Amino acid sequence: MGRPPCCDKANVKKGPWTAEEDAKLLAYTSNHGTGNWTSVPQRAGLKRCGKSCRLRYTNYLRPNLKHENFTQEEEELIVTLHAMLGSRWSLIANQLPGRTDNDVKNYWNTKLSKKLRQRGIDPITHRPIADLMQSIGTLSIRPPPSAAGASSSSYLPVNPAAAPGLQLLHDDMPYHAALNHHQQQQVITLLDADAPGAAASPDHQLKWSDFLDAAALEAAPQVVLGQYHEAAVAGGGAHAYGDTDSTAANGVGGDGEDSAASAFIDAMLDSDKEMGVDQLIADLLADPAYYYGGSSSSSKSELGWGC
DNA sequence: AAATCGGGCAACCGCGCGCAG
DNA sequence: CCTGCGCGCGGTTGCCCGATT
Repeated sequence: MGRPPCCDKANVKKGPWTAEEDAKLLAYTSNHGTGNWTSVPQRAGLKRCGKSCRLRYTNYLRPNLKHENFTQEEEELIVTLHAMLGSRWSLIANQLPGRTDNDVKNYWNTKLSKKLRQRGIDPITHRPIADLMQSIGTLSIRPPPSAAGASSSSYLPVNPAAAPGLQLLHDDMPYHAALNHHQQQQVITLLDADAPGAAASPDHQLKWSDFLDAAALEAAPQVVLGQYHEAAVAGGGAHAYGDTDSTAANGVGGDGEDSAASAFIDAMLDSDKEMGVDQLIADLLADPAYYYGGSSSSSKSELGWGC
């Protein structure tokens, strides 16, 4: 037995919303707020599932939503965060004021992933496809499990230097997996818009080393460092993402988003300066092999992010 | 001009998590 | 501790519309 349906599907309307339904939902939410979505359809006079109402509101009717095209800065931030977090769309969307997780997800699936592929970057691992193909080639020379007489975990050599071919397998982990669970949780905590000010707290000073350990740096340092840097400096830095009117009505998608985003990136920039990482990033950006991990002469400026 | 194709986006579905009783 | 419920998330679907043949 699965979970019971959240509403009587026989008496629930589905499909596109009409202007009249939008008006009813908007009128209700502006008067009563958005608590208890299951009761909203009845109270608002809508023959819709509560879930459908919530989705319609959060993705379309919510105040301060942006409906224009994504900017280059937004694109770069999405790519950067996706490299760190994978498909955690809600977390990524929290760093883009006025954007919803659905927006970001759709934009990634329809535009950004294709754009990355066109540039020779695998959108899942954020690594050059050429490198991945080369790694696949090494699979054929991998010794059978029985040869090592051990479990699957023993595929990874104890001493990578002793078996460089196998080290490639290790490097083929999806890039966001290169951040271990603890590191991802740290990033997630700092990105969490429900905890405004957390990133700015002295107890939560972020350092690159907190989530970019030696293994991660070895795996694909230029991708995240370089993209983050460009996203942060573009348009005058982090404030480029925090300049929208944050007086959201009803407390939904509230003021914490902008401040959390700005505080997060500001904390990173401050830490960069402390550690001299900004100089490292500048060096990386100056390197023509940047982003392609040295396997190509293309520079970031040639990636053609602009449409 | 009509038919077909493909991209983009809104909406739906199912699952996991957190919380209250 | 267990159970039920509501919410939020990520994946997927299906429709609409413009481009192409």
